[in-house]
Amino acid sequence: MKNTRRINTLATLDDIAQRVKVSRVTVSKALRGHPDISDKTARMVRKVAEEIGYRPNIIARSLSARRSNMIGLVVPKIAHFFFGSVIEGIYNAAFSNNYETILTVSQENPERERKHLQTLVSMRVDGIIISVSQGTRDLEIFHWIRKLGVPLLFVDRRPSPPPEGFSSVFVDDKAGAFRAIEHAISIGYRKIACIGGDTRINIGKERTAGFEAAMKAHGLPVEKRWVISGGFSKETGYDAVLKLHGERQLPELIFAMTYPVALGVYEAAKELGLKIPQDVDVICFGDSDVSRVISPALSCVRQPSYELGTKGVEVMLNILAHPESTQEQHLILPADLIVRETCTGKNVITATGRGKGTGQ
Amino acid sequence: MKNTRRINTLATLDDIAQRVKVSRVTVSKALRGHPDISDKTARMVRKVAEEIGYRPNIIARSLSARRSNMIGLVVPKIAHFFFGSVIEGIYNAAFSNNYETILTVSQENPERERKHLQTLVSMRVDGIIISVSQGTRDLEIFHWIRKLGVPLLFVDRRPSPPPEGFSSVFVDDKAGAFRAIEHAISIGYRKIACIGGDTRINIGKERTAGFEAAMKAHGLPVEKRWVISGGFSKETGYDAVLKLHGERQLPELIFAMTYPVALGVYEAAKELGLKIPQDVDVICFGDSDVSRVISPALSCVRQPSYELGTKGVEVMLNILAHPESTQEQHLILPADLIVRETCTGKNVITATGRGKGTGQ
DNA sequence: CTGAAAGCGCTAACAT
DNA sequence: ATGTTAGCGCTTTCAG
Repeated sequence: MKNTRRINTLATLDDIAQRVKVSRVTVSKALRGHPDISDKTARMVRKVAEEIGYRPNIIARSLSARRSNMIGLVVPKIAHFFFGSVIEGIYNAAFSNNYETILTVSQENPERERKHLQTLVSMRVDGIIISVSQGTRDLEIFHWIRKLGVPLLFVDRRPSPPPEGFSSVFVDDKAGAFRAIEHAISIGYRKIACIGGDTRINIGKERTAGFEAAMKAHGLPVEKRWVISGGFSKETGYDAVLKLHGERQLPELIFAMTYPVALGVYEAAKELGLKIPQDVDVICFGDSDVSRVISPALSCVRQPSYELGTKGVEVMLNILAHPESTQEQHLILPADLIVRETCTGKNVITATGRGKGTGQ
Repeated sequence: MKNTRRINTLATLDDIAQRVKVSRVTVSKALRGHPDISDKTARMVRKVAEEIGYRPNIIARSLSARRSNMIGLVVPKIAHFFFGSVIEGIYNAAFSNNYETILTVSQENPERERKHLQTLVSMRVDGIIISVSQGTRDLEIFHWIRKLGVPLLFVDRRPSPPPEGFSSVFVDDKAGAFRAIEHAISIGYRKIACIGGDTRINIGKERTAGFEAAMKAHGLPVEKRWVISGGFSKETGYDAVLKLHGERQLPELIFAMTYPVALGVYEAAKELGLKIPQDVDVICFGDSDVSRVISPALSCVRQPSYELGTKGVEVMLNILAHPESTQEQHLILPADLIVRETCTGKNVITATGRGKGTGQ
């Protein structure tokens, strides 16, 4: 007998074994529904387990079984509709597949992101799903993880160019941006700015590329002063509008790289007394639960955020099920355009000779 | 020598021990900065550990040390500004105290909440922080947890009446609600509705109590038809407005139990073509990052959500530091009133004889 | 200062 | 069908 100086009241297999007068192994098997065990013993074991409130020690189980049934997650932000939704998706999908999700938040801080990745490895999670911070440049940690053989999957954000050997799930950023801008152009916008988004992160790069492609496709110049890269958060949008306004260089329409960037635009506009959409109009990549309620209701490219999460887990489970395969998998989800009260062409003055386009 | 059929490339203490030609124990001590070990050996060990990319196996460490340095967290929702912020607070405070946070989300589902609590116990987290779902009634699981001796702390939401033996951190809901309603009355509102919130959860009970106390304190009747309890989410607000409108019973002001409830009110109003604040005005308990941007900008009782998280961890660490003490600790944080564009008294018609109050 | 021994609670392999 | 043996990788005595 071990287990004399117990630290807490949590029952162990031995406690049950003693009572039922079988071995620890029998109990373990019985509890997991192993076919070896007779119905009678199994029932007895389950009954006693229930009685004494037995809960398996997952720590011990993980150590012994060399798998933790945990999926590690690293996201840049959490108080943020998009990530909240992705996390929810991951969370639910993992849960219904008997996986626990270990959430970590980098706060857009690459250093902290690295530490989290190390911690997740330390915890021996079975796989890692990550959406990188906007400042992630150093890819060494990813190479290390690949060398260790820990499955890692990028959702939405990944470094550009991405480290090799990892699968990913993201939306068709370029096509989404293209559609939005093309729509804007079709209803008369000409002076369009593209704000936010570092091009060393895929989403910044692709969305900007989509913007530029649409402009070029319609013979419009891409003005340097109207392509203001930067972060993905509110501050970026806010600062950009202040800058453009100060320089008296306001475009007709701002294409915001993310929903928070658009929020920043709204805030700056409110502060400066600029009317949306009359003085400056906005459309953004990414939806939110309040887009319909803010005024004017924000038009956007809607990302299937929840699906991004569930699909991510799906791909991860797939990888986990085929440990030998080294094949990368890349899932690209489409993004819809949702036009609400911004970017409807109403602020575009036909007198300037630009005229309203054909609409939808 | 053990460790022959290694499953992955993750280095262990033995790997380092072999190379440095010391024992596993020495390596373990060296890595943790135990004073036993000589500088020379320690340096050598650290060097090799670094070289081969050693990461401690936290699972094994937890099992052996009988503590996991993990704090379990259960929240009802995640794509929600308030909880996002609380989680961020908990997360950061835990992180800087060397604790990992294990997040679980009940989705306002008591059954799922129960499972999560069991899982967290199974994972042998050192402590649990929970904000209960709106439907949590069965307190048996809490009794079980208390019996096990696992420290558990309520943040914000807890059952009412609460199970005994647990500490908590929450805001002064009653006083906050009281202030909001008193302010509203002072600037002329009389017909005030109180929407959302089950009274079997503390926040619903206290906020409603604050509302009623303020009404009574100013000699106003609490109309049954204007106290619509229910959930804490958008749907509750939406449905309530539809109902009141259908019955032609719109009050002058709606006191929304939570920020999502207020959002629901906005959505319903938009759909019904009701103007806020002219047709019906709103104030709510709980702020959000978009309250200033929605139109009209929403006035509210601001909860210190981030602090709720950090204080929660503080209290938890305190409990963890004194395992013998069975003393409950209850921390109550104050809530501010923030008046923006709603609930400013502008829609209150003085002709009805009610007149504008003295303001602040 | 260093290491041998024991064990955390569980599972997998191999008897019986 | 049940039990025995041998770890998982680490930490904690406790003896050198």
